Amino acid sequence: MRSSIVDVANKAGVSIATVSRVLNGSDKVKAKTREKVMAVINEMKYAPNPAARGLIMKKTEAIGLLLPDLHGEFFSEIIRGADEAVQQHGYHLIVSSSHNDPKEIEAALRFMRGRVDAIVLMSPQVNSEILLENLPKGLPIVLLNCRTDNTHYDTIVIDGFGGAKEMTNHLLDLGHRRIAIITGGENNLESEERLRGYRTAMADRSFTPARALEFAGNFTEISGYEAAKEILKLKHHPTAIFAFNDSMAIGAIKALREEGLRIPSDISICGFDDIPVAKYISPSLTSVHVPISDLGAMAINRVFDRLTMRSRDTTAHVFVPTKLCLRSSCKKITLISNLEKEENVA
Amino acid sequence: MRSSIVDVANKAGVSIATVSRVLNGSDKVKAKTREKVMAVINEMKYAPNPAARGLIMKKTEAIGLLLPDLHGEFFSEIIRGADEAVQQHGYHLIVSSSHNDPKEIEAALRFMRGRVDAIVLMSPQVNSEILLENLPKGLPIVLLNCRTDNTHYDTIVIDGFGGAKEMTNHLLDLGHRRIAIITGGENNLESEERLRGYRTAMADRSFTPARALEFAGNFTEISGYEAAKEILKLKHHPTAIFAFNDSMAIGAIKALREEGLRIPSDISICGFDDIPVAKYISPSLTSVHVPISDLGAMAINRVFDRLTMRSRDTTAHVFVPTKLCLRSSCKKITLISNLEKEENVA
DNA sequence: GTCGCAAATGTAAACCTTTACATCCCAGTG
DNA sequence: CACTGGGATGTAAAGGTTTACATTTGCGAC
Repeated sequence: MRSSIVDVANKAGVSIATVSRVLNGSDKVKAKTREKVMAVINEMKYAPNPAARGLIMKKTEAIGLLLPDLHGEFFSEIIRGADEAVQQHGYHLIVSSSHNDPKEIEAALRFMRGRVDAIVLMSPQVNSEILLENLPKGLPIVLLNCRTDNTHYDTIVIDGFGGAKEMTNHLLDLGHRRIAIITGGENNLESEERLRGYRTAMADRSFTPARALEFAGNFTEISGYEAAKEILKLKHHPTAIFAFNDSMAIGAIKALREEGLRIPSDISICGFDDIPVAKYISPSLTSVHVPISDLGAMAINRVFDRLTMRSRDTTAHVFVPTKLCLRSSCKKITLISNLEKEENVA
Repeated sequence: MRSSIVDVANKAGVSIATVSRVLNGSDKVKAKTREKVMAVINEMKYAPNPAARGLIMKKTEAIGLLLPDLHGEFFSEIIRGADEAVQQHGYHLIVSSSHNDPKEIEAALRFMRGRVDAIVLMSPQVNSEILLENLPKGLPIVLLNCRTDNTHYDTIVIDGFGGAKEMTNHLLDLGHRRIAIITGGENNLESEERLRGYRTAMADRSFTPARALEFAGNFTEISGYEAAKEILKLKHHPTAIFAFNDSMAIGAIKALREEGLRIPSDISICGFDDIPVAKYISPSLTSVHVPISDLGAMAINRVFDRLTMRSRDTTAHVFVPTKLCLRSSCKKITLISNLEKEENVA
């Protein structure tokens, strides 16, 4: 049986109020009394019950982080950034994954209600209406890459559109015209934004992006691998593949290699996110840099801004820019390849 | 102001006890009453306050997971496995990282006390005495890859010794004699076990492992990269490099490539852990397979065994076997190279 | 119509804190 | 000496739930 504040008070010969005051620092307690109480606390190894404290203080010192998935380095980096930020405030993280399942999101949110002081939610797939219904009221909430025009919550969104557009332009600059893409699947905000960026870049240069060159993945290595195998079944291979994240690019590279293609001499490939491993694989992967761990940290810091009332009533909507990160997986191609342009447009 | 059980009771025209009974299923409540109460609950979106519940039930439905670090896919997989297992029981995860710092471990453990029903602790670096002092009493605790002979806690330990020995033997079988290793640093249980395995395998075949071929890393890509650069400064290059985890192997590969070496024709390399990305990089990485996510799941399941009293008083000490996973980053070498054997021994 | 019994429901204590308010004590003042 | 005021400490309520125990209800049997 764990000892309670009453035991400490008895043993120290004071009231529980005094013990509480000693515990919470501040209040005026005579130095001598304080020492006596502290001695007993240390002796008994007493630690206040967080549930009781939470009950009356309505404060848990924990922050909920709900992610769509836990596969791969992307989410791992988000967690790492969030954990570091949270530790600086003496807080802790309750992590959960939703697998993009509304039921699981609801369950996690229900669980977190009352257990956390704020929630950071990343849910690029499930649409906002379902989300908004289940979001606990009265808690600071930061939406990470969520599909919503609701300005009632703080939001942080990666500029997937701009990043993909920039990458596509880069590929076009290198002379590529037949550019296959591997998307993250339908209904996924991140994927859709990147798709929009790709199509816009193509259209801006008067190339009609061919639907036949758009392949669906789901952001996992294996899906990139499989998509690449499909791509290679095309009669005319594309000269470049733009995978909508690095994991899929890595999977695709494996598939390409298995078919005997050399990268980038036979085919160029690039990814998105710039996960840490991207610069280490070979060829090092050209990607769109996203400050992944910063994203986690930003969300947490935003939460603390709220918590400390520094920004009580203003919601912030941060748009995180990306940066093209050129490495060695893409190569400039010759005019001969450019002749394929017409086919693509057709 | 969040609604409480009292509000529900009033609105439904019943007592709080009845509401509580409806909430907790079981007890005998007339079907009609139950429906009425449920209707109000749904209407008000009422959810019980976990602090109050935890206070009286002494149960939090959360499990603490304290890891040494959050960098890289290894820990990410541990979390994923743990999260999946925990979700199956309707529980949730409180994740924290210690950076192998006793102060941080203590802080995290203090935080978790009263907030979790059990703790899974991975701490290959900090020695057990410090740990044991801070471990909350009366809570099921599973030690993951911790250095301890204390049989009072459940433990799960990867067979780093066996895995490294097997890998070393494999390299020897391929004809390698000058085998450089990249360790995970001093004082790290995982690294030490793998080192022991390597040395034992060498000694068993009557090769004296040369200290000059042992390079220190810290399990990160960059440290593998740097270690490999050092290795290449050797007058006689080793014919194989055994990195003590895959991240370092990946870093090392980059360094080797930068120096113009081809893998595996010029030099063989292998890792340890078999993180998901290992099979996708090129050349696909020969590694020692560790069921990483299973490790997380095993720890959690063990915790639940404890929690459900199924194994109240017996501690379990699980030794997780590893499995050699051969891919294309290592190659058989010719007898010519074998002539180097003497040098190595010397 | 009354009684008895079981099922359904209600009451209140307990869990452990924090904190507003009450009390006590003592020094300083008139 | 009586009184004031303020610092130190104590008392008790509140926070939201679960549950042992108490009470009510409903119904069949006599």
